[in-house]
Amino acid sequence: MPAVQAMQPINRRPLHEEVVDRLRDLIVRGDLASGARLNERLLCERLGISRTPLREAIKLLATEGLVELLPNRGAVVAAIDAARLAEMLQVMGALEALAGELACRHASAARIEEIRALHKKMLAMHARGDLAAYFQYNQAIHLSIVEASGNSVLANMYRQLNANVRRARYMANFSKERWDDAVREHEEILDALANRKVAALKRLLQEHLANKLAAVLTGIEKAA
Amino acid sequence: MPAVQAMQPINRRPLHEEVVDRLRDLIVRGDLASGARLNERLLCERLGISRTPLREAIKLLATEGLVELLPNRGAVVAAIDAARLAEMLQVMGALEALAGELACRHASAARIEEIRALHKKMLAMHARGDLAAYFQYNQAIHLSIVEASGNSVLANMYRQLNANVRRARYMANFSKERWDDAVREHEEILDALANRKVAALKRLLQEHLANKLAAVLTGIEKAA
DNA sequence: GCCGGCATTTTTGCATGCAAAATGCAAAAA
DNA sequence: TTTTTGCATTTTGCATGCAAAAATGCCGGC
Repeated sequence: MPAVQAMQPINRRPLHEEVVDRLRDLIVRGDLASGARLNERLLCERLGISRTPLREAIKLLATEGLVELLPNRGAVVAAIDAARLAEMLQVMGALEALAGELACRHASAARIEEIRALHKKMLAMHARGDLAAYFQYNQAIHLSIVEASGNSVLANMYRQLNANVRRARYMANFSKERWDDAVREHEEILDALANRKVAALKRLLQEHLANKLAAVLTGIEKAA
Repeated sequence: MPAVQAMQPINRRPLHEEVVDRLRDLIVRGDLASGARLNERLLCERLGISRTPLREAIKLLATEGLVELLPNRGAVVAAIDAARLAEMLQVMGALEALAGELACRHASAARIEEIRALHKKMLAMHARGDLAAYFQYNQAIHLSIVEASGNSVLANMYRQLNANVRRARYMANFSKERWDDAVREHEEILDALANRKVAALKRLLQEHLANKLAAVLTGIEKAA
């Protein structure tokens, strides 16, 4: 009997889940642009599946806010208007603040060290001017903090909002000054977390997001 | 041409949406108990629809956390364990606090009057000892505050969590003392809102939810 | 009498079919 | 020329069909 392979049961994920992830990625990365129609036949061909799982996936993404359902007229990739983006970031702020508080209280030292490691790598990317890699680590840090909260409901909601906001980020490549500021803010955030300063961490996370909002909004206005 | 009627276009809701609402209601009200299997054939017959819209609806409710999908083995009504409930209420606390803050800042005086009217009706139900009606108005008040925030993303997330939490409430009928306390808390909440005391309102809303959590948890433990 | 394996039945997952709604287009009317 | 209207095509919404997986029950063996 082959050793390792046979031991972990083959759990084929349901097709519709696969499709959801695939579509979400296409949308978040901008391959499917805002406003683009989701033609069922076309996507079926592209993904090599039938309409049933695709339709299930589309409806799911609609609840996440990534696509908009037009009764009897299919679905389009949801537009990111500035107002909605502001609303989302506001909510993310509240969620991150809560996550920070919980993480401060409950996260293990090891966990915080992991986050610090991510932070260091992020700094390296900043120094090197590698924006894409920087974003990766940036994302990872924020997600880690949220996960360190130990509240899975919170983590799920955050991830959902994050997917929406990331789309905007791809459009809004912000300025060097904002980048430097963001790095400084991260420095302070990590510091507050490591020293378990709850109130400071909450404030810093909220400010960080508020600043991001401002940056992304100006970016979007330029694009529009 | 008939005057008013013809002007507003008939927009038939898609069947799957109807089914989602219907199922959610069945679950929230407890007609479909925790852990109950959702047999497709049975539900199709009961609702008089085919499997496709039903399946779409079930997948949607899964993202809301009301049902759990077991690959190749269908779906069951998600169990409400105390830990998860605590997580949800924690998140609701953060969301309500944000909602309160925004409502304080932006809600019109008329809006606040509406909430006060609901509050008065709620008091009447409390005085009369009509728990069911009291809950109705209680819900309406919290939802109104959330909507008065003007942040629709926030409102949607709150509604989703609320549906989950309400299920627990149906099981956990709490004590008279807790009821009286809750009413007092509401009195203070309304006062803070009416006088635009942001910090106080945030604190009150969070405390109110924390107290609710405690009450519901003891209720659940009794039931289990 | 109880457990395990095999066959049957049920149920799910996905594909496809069909009718209704929407869209596009072209011809007719203004 | 512009607008309108009818027709053909496309696309969606829902129903149903089919195969694979899981559940159920039956029977023989221990």
